[in-house]
Amino acid sequence: MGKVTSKKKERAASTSPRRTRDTEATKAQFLNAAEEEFARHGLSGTRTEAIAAKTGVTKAMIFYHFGNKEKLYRAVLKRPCSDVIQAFETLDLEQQTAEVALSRLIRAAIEYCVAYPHRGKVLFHEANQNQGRYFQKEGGWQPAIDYISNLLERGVAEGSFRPLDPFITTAHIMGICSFYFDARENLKYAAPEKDLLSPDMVQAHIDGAIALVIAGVKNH
Amino acid sequence: MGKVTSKKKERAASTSPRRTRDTEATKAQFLNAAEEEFARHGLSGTRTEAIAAKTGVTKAMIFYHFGNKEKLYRAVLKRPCSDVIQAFETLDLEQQTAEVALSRLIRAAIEYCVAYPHRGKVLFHEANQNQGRYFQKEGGWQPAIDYISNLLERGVAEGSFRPLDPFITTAHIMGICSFYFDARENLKYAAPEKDLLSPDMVQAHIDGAIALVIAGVKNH
DNA sequence: GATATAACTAACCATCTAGTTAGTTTGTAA
DNA sequence: TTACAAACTAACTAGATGGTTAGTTATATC
Repeated sequence: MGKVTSKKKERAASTSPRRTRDTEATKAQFLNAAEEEFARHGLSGTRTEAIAAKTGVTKAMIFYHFGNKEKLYRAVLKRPCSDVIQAFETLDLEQQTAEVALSRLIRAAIEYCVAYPHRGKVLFHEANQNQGRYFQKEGGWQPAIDYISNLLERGVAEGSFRPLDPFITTAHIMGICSFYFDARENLKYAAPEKDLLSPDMVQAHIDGAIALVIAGVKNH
Repeated sequence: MGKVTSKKKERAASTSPRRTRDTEATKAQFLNAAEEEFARHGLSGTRTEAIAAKTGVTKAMIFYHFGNKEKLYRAVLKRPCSDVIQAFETLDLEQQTAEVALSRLIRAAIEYCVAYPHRGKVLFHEANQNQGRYFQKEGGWQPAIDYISNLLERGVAEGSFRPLDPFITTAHIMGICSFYFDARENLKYAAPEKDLLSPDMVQAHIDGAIALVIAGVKNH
């Protein structure tokens, strides 16, 4: 039976086109595609078929490589926390004054949002849909919050920052950095002529955030 | 046929227990229950059955009263924008200095988040899942953003605020006010001893937000 | 008290979705 | 070249989900 399948499957790869059978590459493609879908729809709202469609591999491979949808979700949640701490730690903030350190941290945090635009949204869904349970299992925001809080406390102790509540101020700083991106699709209608992701606008966001926070916490 | 239905249906009403057949009351119950469900799961992720379960009325009544899931969603989106502007307008901000006006506006915005804890989350889903299309149709954030931007510009013109980008600073202020609530379920693990919704903590959030923003925009 | 009708229910249908299974292809190593 | 295991596909299942429909009950009005 000379059955010849001339079907040339089109592949809509999200990262890079598939060439060979490669476990690690396939898993990475699933993680990236899943991050995008979970960012839009959260755990329960995401369809595994939609993830598969972005990778050029069939849905069955999600279960082959990750077991089930929930385990894939948890694998996605593993990445954001460690990455952001790593970004902070390359900045040598301990060597700087609290003011300079805080400026650099804010710039790094916003640049992280630009580099990984889906992660903040995934975590938002996680908070709402699942009360942050899965994220907590993967470490949660604890390290990032501690990192910023400690920096603020150092500034207060040194006298360069005014007295402030470190936890609440940390939450405020996180809100300043991430709201711009997480609410972007709603904000864009209020400034239709601006491209919120253009380098110029991102730079204005960074400059504005640093100016607001530094003036806001400084001991005048 | 003396068929007697002794079934005494239990009703899990979200707002108030159902007593009689009342169109407006039923619609309001659906809107409140839907706001809660859409806040957790967004438009596509929400199950109409889950909304119905919260009201004590059957799912079919959603379609009877609203037509379909999308129309119910749009009815939910009608409420937030007009309500927040109304809250601002009762404050007589034009009569105050820009600094006092901004303080009062921040307090009102945060109190609005407390009074309607689901609305910020619904709008977040709307931004991510639907690129803000439905919200835009119902007016979007335009009025709120204009309101805050104008206030900031007045402060700059009067010389009490430093030069700043009104749009970006508005986004930063919105982030400061709402992130605390929208990310609450993720934040709570970093401060397990605190109840983020307790009056004391909310007051600390208000005080911290006002202190940060006012110091951050003031002309020193 | 009769009755018209708006508000409501239970049961249903077509479609969709997480997860499974049986079988096929491909890289690799002897 | 062959043999084998890992990577992969197509087709499937059981259960869920948006929406419909035929029929039931409460209420306002006369």
